[in-house]
Amino acid sequence: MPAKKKASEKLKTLKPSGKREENFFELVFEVARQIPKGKVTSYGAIAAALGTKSSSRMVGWAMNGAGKVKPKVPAHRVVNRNGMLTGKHHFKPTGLMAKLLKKEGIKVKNDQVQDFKNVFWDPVQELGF
DNA sequence: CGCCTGACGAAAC
DNA sequence: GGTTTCGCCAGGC
Repeated sequence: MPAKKKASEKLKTLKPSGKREENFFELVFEVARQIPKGKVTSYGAIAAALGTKSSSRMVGWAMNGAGKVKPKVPAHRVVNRNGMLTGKHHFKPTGLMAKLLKKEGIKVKNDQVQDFKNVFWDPVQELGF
């Protein structure tokens, strides 16, 4: 309970900041870091949590900086609404994404998350939005 | 300053 | 139900 509350508070604090894109980026990273091990979420879900569900593309765009920021963002736990590992091509060794997910207990087959619904982690729900 | 692209998503066809 | 188009917005050229 404290963890999720802390996360939501942090996000709310970041939201009304003066900046925009930079803030948005941080929000995306922050939410992504809240993803528990063995779970995945979608770009659209994150976007919805930030109130910019229509700009789901921007979430993926923001993820462009994942791994370049500190601490690193588990971008491998973020997939599209279809449960497909659309961002795997952006990882250094292509396929690392699936490897990491499998390692965390997530079944991945043909660049697609199996039992996606079961491992899906909704930030809106978990963070109390 | 305008056009194209892009780690998405939902609607249209 | 698979494929295509549109919307969304930021960044690169």
